[in-house]
Amino acid sequence: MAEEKEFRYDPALIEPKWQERWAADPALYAAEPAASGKPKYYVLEMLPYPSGQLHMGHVRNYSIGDALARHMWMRGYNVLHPMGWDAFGLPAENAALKNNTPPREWTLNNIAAMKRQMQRLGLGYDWATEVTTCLPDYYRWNQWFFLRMYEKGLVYRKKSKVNWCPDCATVLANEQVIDGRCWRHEDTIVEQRDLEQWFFRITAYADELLDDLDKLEGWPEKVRTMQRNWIGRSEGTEVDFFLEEQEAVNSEQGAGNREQGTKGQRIRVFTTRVDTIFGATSVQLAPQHALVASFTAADAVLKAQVDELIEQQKKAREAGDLGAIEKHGVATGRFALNPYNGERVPIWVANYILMDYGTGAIMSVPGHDERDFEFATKYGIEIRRVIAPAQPGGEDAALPFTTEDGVLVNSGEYDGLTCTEAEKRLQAVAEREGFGKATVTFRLKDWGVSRQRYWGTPIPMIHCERDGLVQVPDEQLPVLLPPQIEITQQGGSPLGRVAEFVHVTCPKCGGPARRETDTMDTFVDSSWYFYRYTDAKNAAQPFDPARVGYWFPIDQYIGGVEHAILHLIYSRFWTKVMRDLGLIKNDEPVRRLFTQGMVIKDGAKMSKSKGNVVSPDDMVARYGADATRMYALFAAPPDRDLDWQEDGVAGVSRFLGRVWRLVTKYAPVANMGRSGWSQSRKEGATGLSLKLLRKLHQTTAKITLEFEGRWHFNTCVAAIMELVNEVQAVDARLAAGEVEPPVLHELLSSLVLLLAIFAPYLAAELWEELGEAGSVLRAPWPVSDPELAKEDELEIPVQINGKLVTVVRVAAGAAAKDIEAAALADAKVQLRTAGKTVAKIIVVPGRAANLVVK
RNA sequence: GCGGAAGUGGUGAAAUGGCAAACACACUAGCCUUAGGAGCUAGCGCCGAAAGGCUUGCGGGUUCAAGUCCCGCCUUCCGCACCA
Repeated sequence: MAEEKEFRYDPALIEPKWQERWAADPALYAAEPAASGKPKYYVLEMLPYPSGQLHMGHVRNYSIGDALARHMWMRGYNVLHPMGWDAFGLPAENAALKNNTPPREWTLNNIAAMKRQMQRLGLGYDWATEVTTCLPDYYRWNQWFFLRMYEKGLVYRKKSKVNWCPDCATVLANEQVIDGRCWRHEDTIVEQRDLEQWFFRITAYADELLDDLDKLEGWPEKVRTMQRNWIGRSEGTEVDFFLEEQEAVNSEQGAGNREQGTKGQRIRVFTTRVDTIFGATSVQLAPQHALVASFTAADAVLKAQVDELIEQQKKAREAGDLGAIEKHGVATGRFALNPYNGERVPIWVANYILMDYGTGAIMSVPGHDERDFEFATKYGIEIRRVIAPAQPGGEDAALPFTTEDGVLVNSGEYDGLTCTEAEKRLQAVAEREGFGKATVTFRLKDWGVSRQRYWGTPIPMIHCERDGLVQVPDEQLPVLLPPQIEITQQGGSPLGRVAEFVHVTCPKCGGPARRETDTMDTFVDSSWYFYRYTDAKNAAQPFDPARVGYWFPIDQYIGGVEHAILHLIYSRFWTKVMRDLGLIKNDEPVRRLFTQGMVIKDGAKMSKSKGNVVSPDDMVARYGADATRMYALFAAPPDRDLDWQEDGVAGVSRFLGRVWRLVTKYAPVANMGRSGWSQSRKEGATGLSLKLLRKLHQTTAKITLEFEGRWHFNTCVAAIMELVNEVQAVDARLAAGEVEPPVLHELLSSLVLLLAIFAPYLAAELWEELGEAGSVLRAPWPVSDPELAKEDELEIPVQINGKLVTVVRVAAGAAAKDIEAAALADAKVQLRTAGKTVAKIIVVPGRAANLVVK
């Protein structure tokens, strides 16, 4: 019975139909030029890595962004809502090894598959601006930026200890090492290797990256805090302790000795508390400190002890709890001289000193530092008080006394100064005498971008025996990845094995030269992709500055908090570099950032190993895209974790079915009232009509408000459900014609408009059912009329001594005294106040009344 | 250890100092039959026959009024963690 079957909501019929129509109309989601005169709105979701399959985290991320984009379109904004592919990276090479498929082919196939999934979900992207980072028309600009940065001294090459992941067979940035393990291989311990590497000088922007965090008021405080911690700015002083001369040891290797002093070797330490220097009772070196090597060269026993300390650090690093390492140390038998008073203090090597922070050496002040105190107590090193609390009688304050609110004691001529005054004076002396200076240390390190991989952007440099490092000339860009390459597991750069890639003519001298064979970290790609969206086809420059000037900064960026430091700090850096290159005007790329919660199932993050992965394709096949997306928004507020329960998706699907039946049932009647309803609606509407219109306008107001502030879209969906429930509850009266066609029309068409941002397919179908010609997507967002939304009677809770007793009905605008009278007249109130004194009555008009009774 | 977020029915959650549990899920009972992953009606925090009482992790406080604000504690999750 085909006719009957029609009366069932069937997303499998509706959705593909509209998907086809939308695909045939690219202008639907296209951003307009600046000249459109509309206010602009740039909404962006983080681009995915094309693994081949969308997961529920993506579905949630894109459902949030799509609802926002649709809302802004309907509000009359010129919206840029793009999508692209973070398409370089190691998995493509692994897949090549496994399936013998070239990385390019594998990646492009995955992109096609995921794009189909996105289109099936009905996500409204402007595909004309699509960016695919592994294609030459994109990565040539990575190379172009690399060269501009090289010219500005922001790119350099140095041999350094690098993080090496044996599984990736490549180098990792510090940011990609988590608790001593690879960020992609949880079980793989990262090794340290010595390699020539390319670096971006992100530290040149450390101060600005830190300071500008204060401007990012639209960012979660959590993310800003994480970035602050990561940058780790610390003000202090570098001071040289003089190494006591000792004939027995040759002193030619003075690597700890940055400024060759006239009096022999020095040990430079970094401290934030130079005011405590008269309490320094030892100098502690990191086991890897260059000076240590010179001590152990002629002392096998000491060397063994130091190796043991290195081993302890390595183990702690692998265990991921460097902070919990038990402190061990060994005295070297050597001594250093305090530059301020010539005091002779022992030099130790300790496992709690890190070579990669500060200078790899400290002055140990056990009286005023917890860690030094613990160490000194264990090894019997002198603990001396040099700071007393500012208050009189403070000599009794227990050591270690670590606060800076104090005055110096036992510090010679500096006695009596406050810590702050002393620091300034001591720094001035150090600078004058040339044994130290005020300095700022960062935890942030320069960004190592070299990768010994194939599937990445080739670094556009040439090594010439005669001319040294030579830039690839701009007109030779892009340096293309050779298409045919054998991927193997052997170490070293795969590009190095492609002779026709490596052998090149030097652009300067024309002689034979070698191409650089490293490729760039894929975080380079994602550092500026969102600029390219504004001008994705530009073949002459990375983008037209005028377009960027119009669209930037991004109004709303949406993604997972896992990118809080990596991607989001690199992007900020790149923006500042582009600004200093004169390409853009904005200091920051993103005005507002939203970090969504994770999608979990059965209390755990979805993962193959736990077997709790829910496939978006399955959900769409069973319940449709609308129900899947709407559930992703309904089950929890967007910032919280979302527990995926399939029964909940089914529930949303049933709800959409109710909407479908309701609208299709009454559309013919509603359509009769399409025109005659604009002025004096309130006067025209009475009884049931007024009641339903009121609920409609309240719902519209509520949803509009959520988009403007709190973003609790789950309550928006709930509000639409309430509205539908209320209409459905009076189905019999509607059928009896109790509601005038113009009211019915406003009711149903507004319902469809509200639904359009969450369930676009169904909304499009029902919009057509209601006889509307244009796209529901471009229809104006309904406006809530405050007069219509207003209740004319209110229920006021009445409390006695703070306990709810009853509820009284009063007119909406009732004055305090009328509410008071109504409350006192209430039977339950009279019963409870009989024989007692009403001492006080508090009335908050429109809200509550409370009687204080004794 | 430091910093942040959270803790409410059987479950997901709602309540922006003013009726705790909206909206859903699950469940129970009934109806319907086009037997569907459908629809409709009613019930559903706890104790109680009812009247009524109790209830937002625990303990204090502010307030006429606290899930919401303040103080202390507990638990869970996240970030940082010998950073000198």
